[in-house]
Amino acid sequence: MNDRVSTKTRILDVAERLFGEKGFDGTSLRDITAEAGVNLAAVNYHFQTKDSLIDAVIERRIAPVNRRRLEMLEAAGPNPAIEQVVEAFLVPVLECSLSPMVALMGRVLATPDQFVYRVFKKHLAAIAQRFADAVGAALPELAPAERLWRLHFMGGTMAHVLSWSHVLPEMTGGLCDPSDRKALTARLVSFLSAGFRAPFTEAH
Amino acid sequence: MNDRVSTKTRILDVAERLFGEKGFDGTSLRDITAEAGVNLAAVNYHFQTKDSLIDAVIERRIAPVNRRRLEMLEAAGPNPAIEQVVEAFLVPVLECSLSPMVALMGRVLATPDQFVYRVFKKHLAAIAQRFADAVGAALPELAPAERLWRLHFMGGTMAHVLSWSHVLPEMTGGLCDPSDRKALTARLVSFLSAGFRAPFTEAH
DNA sequence: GTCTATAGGTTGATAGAC
DNA sequence: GTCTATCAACCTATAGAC
Repeated sequence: MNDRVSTKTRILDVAERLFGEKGFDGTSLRDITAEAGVNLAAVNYHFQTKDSLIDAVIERRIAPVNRRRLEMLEAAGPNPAIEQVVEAFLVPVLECSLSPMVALMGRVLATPDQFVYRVFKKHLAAIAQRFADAVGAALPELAPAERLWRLHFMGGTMAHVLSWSHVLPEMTGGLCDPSDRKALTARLVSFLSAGFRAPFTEAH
Repeated sequence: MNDRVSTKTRILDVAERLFGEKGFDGTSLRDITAEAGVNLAAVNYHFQTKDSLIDAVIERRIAPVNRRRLEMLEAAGPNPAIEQVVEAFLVPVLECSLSPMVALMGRVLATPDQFVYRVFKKHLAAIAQRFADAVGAALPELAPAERLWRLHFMGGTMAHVLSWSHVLPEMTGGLCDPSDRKALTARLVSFLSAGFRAPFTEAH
């Protein structure tokens, strides 16, 4: 067997992929251990519970992505263009090409359930304010609530793109190809930046 | 007991709500029958299998929404503004206020799994081409692939808004209130229409 | 149509040998 | 750290009485 990676890492890798493909409820610990070629009891030994495994799987990927996001935000300086803010949000995820992480991230964003939400919120809190501030710096005329709404819209667009990547070519008769990350990033930045710049006056 | 609604309808109603709240894998038939106050075997009698129940739950809501979408598209005439196309897509779902249907729709759009996708595609196929044509009529300079990408982006934005509605107020410290449907629709139409109008030139 | 009862399989988690 | 064996609970689905 390939013992160059530890049992713990093998579990994390397989769990990441299966959670992304079939969801958290749709993946059993047995699915994971079977594919990882490890014993069922190893999961409980290394991670105690399934919830705690989910937490570990998510944490391993979100933390570096958010670090990279803050780096890009900082590199954009105190007066960023909205395009730079959007890029700082998207690129750290999209640049991971077709790694299983992408499907996992999509799944996390598309699973508004109690537990997943709690894990997600823990990591979101660390960057949400920074992005809200950055949007405010780029578009100072945008009302605070509207900033948050549009950040939420951006998150949704990204989540959907990540989640449906693997079926989009078939859905569109091959017209849309999510594997071309450069083009996809350009499309998203153009669409979302225009959305952020859209006029909005509160209905009265 | 309240026998003004049939067992079959009670199952559909409760299933719709629980599927929306906890997902398809996360909801057992026992969860449904317990809350509906009906016998477990009634599900199999009326719907045969769980998958077939999921199908019925989704179909019941998607069909009228899509009918309404096509009506609005038709009412917009052969030369619609992009705002009218976006509204035709969003309003038939959003106008249902906080009904359980909203969470269900979000869940369907956020569950890219084999079975749910198959059900969803069946209903999507009937309107996707019409919306692609409508976007083409509103923005003829947009390349066909770009049209589909931006429709996909719009679907993601809507899915996310629907899915996270129930936690968004808590996530934003009360700044974002999804229950004000009029304002939410206006926000989405403004954001998305601007996105559709965004310039885009293929990277080379 | 609705019920009870149950089959037959899967789940997450643990105890205890090595 | 890794294994086998097992528990208790849960799952979907069905058979058969009423």
